[in-house]
Amino acid sequence: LEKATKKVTQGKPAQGKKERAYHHGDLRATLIAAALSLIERDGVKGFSLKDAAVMAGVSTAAPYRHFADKEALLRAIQDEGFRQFNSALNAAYESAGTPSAKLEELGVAYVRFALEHPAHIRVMFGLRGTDDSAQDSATDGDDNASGFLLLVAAVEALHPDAPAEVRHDLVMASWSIVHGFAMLQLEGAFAVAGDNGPAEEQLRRALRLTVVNVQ
Amino acid sequence: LEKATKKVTQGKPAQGKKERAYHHGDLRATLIAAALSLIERDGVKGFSLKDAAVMAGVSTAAPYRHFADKEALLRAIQDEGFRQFNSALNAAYESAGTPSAKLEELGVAYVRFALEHPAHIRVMFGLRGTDDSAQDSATDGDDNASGFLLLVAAVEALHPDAPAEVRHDLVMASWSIVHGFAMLQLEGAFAVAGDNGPAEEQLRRALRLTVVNVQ
DNA sequence: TGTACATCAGTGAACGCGCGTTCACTGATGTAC
DNA sequence: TGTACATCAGTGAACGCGCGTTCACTGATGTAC
Repeated sequence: LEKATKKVTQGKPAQGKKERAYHHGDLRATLIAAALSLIERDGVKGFSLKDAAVMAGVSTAAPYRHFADKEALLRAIQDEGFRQFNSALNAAYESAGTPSAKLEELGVAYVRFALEHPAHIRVMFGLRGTDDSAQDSATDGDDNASGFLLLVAAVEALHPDAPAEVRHDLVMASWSIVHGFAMLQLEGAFAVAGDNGPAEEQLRRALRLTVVNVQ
Repeated sequence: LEKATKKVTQGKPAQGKKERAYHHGDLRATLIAAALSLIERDGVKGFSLKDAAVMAGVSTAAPYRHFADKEALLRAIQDEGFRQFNSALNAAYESAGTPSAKLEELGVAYVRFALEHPAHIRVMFGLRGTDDSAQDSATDGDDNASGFLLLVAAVEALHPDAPAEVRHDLVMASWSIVHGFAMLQLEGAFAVAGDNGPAEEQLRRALRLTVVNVQ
């Protein structure tokens, strides 16, 4: 009977913890999801691999069948984060018609991703300051820069006749404003400013007021 | 002889570690300094009280004569940070003549503080997401909001006839751009954009291009 | 179609380590007389 | 001015705990015959 139950539930990922088969099915993804929710609560340095294992319903040694060590899990989260992030920025860029709309939608997508994936963002930006600067710059070449290039392209399309330095300044300003907005929103810092409607609408007004309609 | 040496050096804080007296003189400040340099390297969650004690040249139990626990040290750093931060913003606000200069100098002071005191910033903004939301909001009332009020005042002076919502949007945009600029600079994220001169000049141009000369 | 076997994803117990914190102590300081 | 004593900032050793990681193992899966 016990074996029958196990066989029935075999192969179905993301099932209830009690009916889980001996072979989990998709422990790798489940561990990443658990880690993300723990990082959201405790931060990148504050979460523990053991807690992630417990949350996934497996023993504390199980993660080592899928990740060489804790760092490897974090790198997997970072990679997944950049992939999703760049895909979101790409979609935003493509979806918009005019250059100014492209710039605005890029900004909105940037902030939306950060607010919807706070743990991913923390890992993506938090891993930079530490250890592997070699591996980081390697990833930069592929993944990380591509969002930046879309921003450069949008600004270039919006101000084709502006001097290169001005365009560069506008790129920096745009990146800064969306990054700052996202971080302050995540930290709850804007509470001091009182509630002024949905975050996305505030952001759109701020972007139009500054970088989108500049000059 | 040994005792004589100790008596000679007694009472002089911040002296060489070898000649330190039995009573340190200013262990509290020394511990804070040590903690700051460790936090700069390892992050708020990554630094250890024991390492700070060793770096200060005392036993691992010594810090408990000055701080109830690790949290208390972090709160002291946070308080010191907000005091210095607000004083820098105040000086910037007072030093500038015109409203637009006030806005620009506020932004420059914000970023300069962040770049010069990265560990303070990490503690000031990193402690928000965690535990004591009560104590945080208490501090918000006194310290934290005062910098924000200067920003509100500068924007109000710059656009006295603008609708309140537009002013609010400009406040959010200004705060976001300086915060984002500071964070991205600290993370080294701007490396992907190539070197474009001193950070402060870049920031000034970005500010003038967007929030200072808006409309 | 059924069975032996290699493979592989799990288990559970243990390790070593670093960290926050405590405790009984001791040396130095300042003060009352 | 010199001395006894309370106070207080340090010491050094130890505690308990949680964490990353390892290891010998075992149950499940899929495949060759």
